[in-house]
Amino acid sequence: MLFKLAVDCIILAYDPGDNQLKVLLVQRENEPAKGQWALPGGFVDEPEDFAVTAARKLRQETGVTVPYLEQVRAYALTDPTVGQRLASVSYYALLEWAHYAPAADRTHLAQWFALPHVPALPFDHARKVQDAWQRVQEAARNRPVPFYLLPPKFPLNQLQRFYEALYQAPLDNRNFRKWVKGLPYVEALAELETNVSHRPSQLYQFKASAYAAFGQATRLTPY
Amino acid sequence: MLFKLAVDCIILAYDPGDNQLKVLLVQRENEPAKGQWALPGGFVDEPEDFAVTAARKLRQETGVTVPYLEQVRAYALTDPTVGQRLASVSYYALLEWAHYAPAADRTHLAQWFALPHVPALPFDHARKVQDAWQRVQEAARNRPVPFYLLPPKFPLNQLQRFYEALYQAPLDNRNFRKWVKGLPYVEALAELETNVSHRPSQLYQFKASAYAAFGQATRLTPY
DNA sequence: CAAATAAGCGTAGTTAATACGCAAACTTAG
DNA sequence: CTAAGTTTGCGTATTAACTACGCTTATTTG
Repeated sequence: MLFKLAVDCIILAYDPGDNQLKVLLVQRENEPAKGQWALPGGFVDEPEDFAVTAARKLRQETGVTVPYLEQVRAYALTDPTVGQRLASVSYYALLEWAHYAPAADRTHLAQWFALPHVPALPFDHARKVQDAWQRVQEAARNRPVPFYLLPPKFPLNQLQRFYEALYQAPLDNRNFRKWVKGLPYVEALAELETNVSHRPSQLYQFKASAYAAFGQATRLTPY
Repeated sequence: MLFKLAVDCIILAYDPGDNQLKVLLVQRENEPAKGQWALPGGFVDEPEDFAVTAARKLRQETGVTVPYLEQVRAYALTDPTVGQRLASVSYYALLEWAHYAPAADRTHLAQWFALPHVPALPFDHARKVQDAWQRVQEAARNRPVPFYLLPPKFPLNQLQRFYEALYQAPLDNRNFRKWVKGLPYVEALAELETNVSHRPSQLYQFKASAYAAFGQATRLTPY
């Protein structure tokens, strides 16, 4: 029994503009579900690892160049309109907001949607978004997920807002910054925010080397 | 591009005899790697969900009837001896030791191997075992994994040994039992162990209803 | 009956986590 | 140029979680 294999990408980015975690959806160009918002992806048509295929589809459809990509899981597609046996493997991608540059020559639309508010999606894409989101939440407990989603320099408040968006729960700013200050891999810079309508914040950055050294020993998730 | 799809099962059980977490391997009946120990599994040949296929293969090859089954992930098989495009989806199964009854009519051998000491495995099976084990370790932080692996009645020491085997780390018996006593879903029975060469332990059991009520609120992993 | 083994109860100390109060710095509105 | 609004940023006090041990008790085996 033979299968057509598809990859689906759940592309996530954190918008520092409105402090929301967002997922990138594209408007489908072909039937089924033509014209609807759906996850970017496509059939595996080259003899390569799924992750490679996912990265390529992603680049073609959205102009995003291979960021942090990790598999979520495989799904047996149970779409009744498809006669052929079909399976799909989904990947989540973590992308820095500023790095997104829509492909110029591409004909279909792509649009960001803030995370709890995705539109109705065809097939099992809604479930895939949920699964991916949950997987990222779990990953953030073992890996420095914000490294991939925040800009190189950021104020502490931005990091806090990111965690609040990821876990959909408010954090106490004082306890939060106490926690961050204890992290060896978050480094304060001698630089301030500008053009903000309040007291400007000091900027911080991630230090990958410090993370490699003792990051694993510290808690990766805030209070 | 079409794929043959295989499922692989990582069947795990906890042997109360020697307090070890073990994985069930079968001796391959067909080429490639005929005669070698490998994960049970096979090609998906029915239009059904992979989990269903996995449960069926598992029953046929090892006599194990569908226990707790969960997907680990999908792999693009990069075996050079296979001309055709091949992918596989692996599942881990949690099985109570006493429930394993080898299928009588089956021709190939199955054997348990204690977890860090699996033999050399063909294809990418060694990696699959590792991935599955890690996934179970993570799952145990969110789900009552020991429910599925321990006998209905057990002494506390057995639960402790299980966790030690799962995480490959020793636990302090006094702190461990303090922790367990705080769990609402582990219930003491008015019953003692017999025929042990030391002071007999009180027996305990899991209470699924109590777990459903407040299990999620408590820490699921010992100290 | 002594030795071995694990059960089982305890206490003390340390660190992690929670819950707040409040002053300081900057922008904008009037 | 002052007041209001907003966020930064440093603090303290309390509680709960975690760690590290000491020691007694019950049973089987030699």
